[in-house]
Amino acid sequence: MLSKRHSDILKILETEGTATIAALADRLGVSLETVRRDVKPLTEAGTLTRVHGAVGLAGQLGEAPFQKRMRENAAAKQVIARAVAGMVRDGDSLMLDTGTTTSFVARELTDHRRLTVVTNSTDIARILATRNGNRVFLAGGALRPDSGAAFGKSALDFIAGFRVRLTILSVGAVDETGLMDYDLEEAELARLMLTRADRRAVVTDHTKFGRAGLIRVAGFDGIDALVTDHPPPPAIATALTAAGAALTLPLLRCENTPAGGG
Amino acid sequence: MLSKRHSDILKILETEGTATIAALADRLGVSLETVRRDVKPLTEAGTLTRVHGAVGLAGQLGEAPFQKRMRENAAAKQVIARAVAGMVRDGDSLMLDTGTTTSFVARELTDHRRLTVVTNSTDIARILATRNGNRVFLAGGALRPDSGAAFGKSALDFIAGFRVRLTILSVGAVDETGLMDYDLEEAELARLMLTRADRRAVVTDHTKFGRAGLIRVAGFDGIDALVTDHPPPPAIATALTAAGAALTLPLLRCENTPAGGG
DNA sequence: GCATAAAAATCACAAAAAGCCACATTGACG
DNA sequence: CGTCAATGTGGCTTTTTGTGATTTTTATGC
Repeated sequence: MLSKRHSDILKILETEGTATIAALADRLGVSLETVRRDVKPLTEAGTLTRVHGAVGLAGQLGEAPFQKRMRENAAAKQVIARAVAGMVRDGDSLMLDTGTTTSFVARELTDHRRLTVVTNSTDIARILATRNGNRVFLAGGALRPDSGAAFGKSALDFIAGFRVRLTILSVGAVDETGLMDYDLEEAELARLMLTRADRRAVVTDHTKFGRAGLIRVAGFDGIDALVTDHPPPPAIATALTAAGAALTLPLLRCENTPAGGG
Repeated sequence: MLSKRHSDILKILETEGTATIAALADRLGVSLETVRRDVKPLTEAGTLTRVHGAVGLAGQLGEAPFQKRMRENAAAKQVIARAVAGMVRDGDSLMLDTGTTTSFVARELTDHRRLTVVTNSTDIARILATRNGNRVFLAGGALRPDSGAAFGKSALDFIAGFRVRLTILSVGAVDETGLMDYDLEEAELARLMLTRADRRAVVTDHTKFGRAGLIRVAGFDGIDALVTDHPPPPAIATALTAAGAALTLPLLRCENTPAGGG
């Protein structure tokens, strides 16, 4: 029989990759034995793999540099992602570019319904495509080995065919002149996505402030919101205000995070 | 008959996703039994999914249909997948279509290196894209909610631009006249993939034998190998032999299955 | 290499929760 | 007043969960 916890466990593992039995028991508020019992049929069916003390999604144990980057500063990214998810309504149309933070955003959007999502990230597409009546449009092509996303002309052409209410971008660096990136194709795609939406939000953790980006993506004009975890340096804050962009600083509160990750 | 409480329950679940019977009873100010009675016709109609202790909207609770199909007959599919993986060498070029069995194949290919993979399945792409120096070409477009794969003209055009050594197909049904499918677009894509490879392998578990498929994909001519878990009915075996296709039956007991005539 | 301790998994059994059925009560309506 | 549908209640069954004893696995010391 399938219990509600089964889907809860799958959902947790989808975002975390792996978890110990003890951690799952703690998070779900049940005993170790109960988690073991829940996990058993899922491992037998091959959905989950088990190692002594922990479980993980079958196809995902020991993976990719991208997954590794997902773990860096994960708590901050998740808080940022949750804040952005709060800007999205059921039935909304979105564009998301490739990035660890936008992947977190996708994970925070798993409870939304009837979303229309346009992206070039297979990670984001995979998370949202089979859920809650969402429609997902994925730009195909040659996938980058690091991120599993498609770039290049065909991706640009594909994205150009859509118009959405909200574009959510991650960036490689932010200085007082605007948004910067390290990769030409990523920057081109980001620029395009900015033109294809009514509203534009940028997600970035504080480590990106003041970095020296290589390629300019855009200024702050036309950016509606910058969502981040720590207040930016004064120069950037001033530039944001001057451009009329809202600065969203979600509070890192521990009591109200059901996921518990911090 | 639809009572007011029915719509109330639906409304609550629309925002909450899932709820326990007790919570609903409490919120609606009626007894547990009444809620159970209300919920019953809705689950029977398929609007709601019910598990011990809770109800949820049909899509919200439980696993995605694709995941569910991945669990059905998983052991057999994995054995089949391992056998097919044995037909693939490092550096090979492959096409894989969307299907639970081909997704298993992708998982069995995670130790191969420098593969060139062309597919329309985001699941397969995700597994192989960020690994071992593989190159993955993914057909984009609107993703099917059930499988997370792209179909349609743009996918066909994309696939048509490649030529590989080996195409690995899953099919919906096999009868003595050849390979069948239930979906027109899937069948069209499969047909195309068959023309874009030097060699062609078909993976299928024994439950597909003798099923009544809707759309014809291809005959056995030109199929180099059919990999399955149980011997097919005589009529199909005869047709295979007549067409010169090899039949690969990996042994379920063996840990290390031989590549078998591939 | 083997013994030992610690962590984790498994098993069996009792308690709790949830579900189900039959029957009584209520209230609307002709 | 009788009928009928809807709801609540109590008894009973089924499922699920937690606990503690026991076994297995993993790590560690000699």
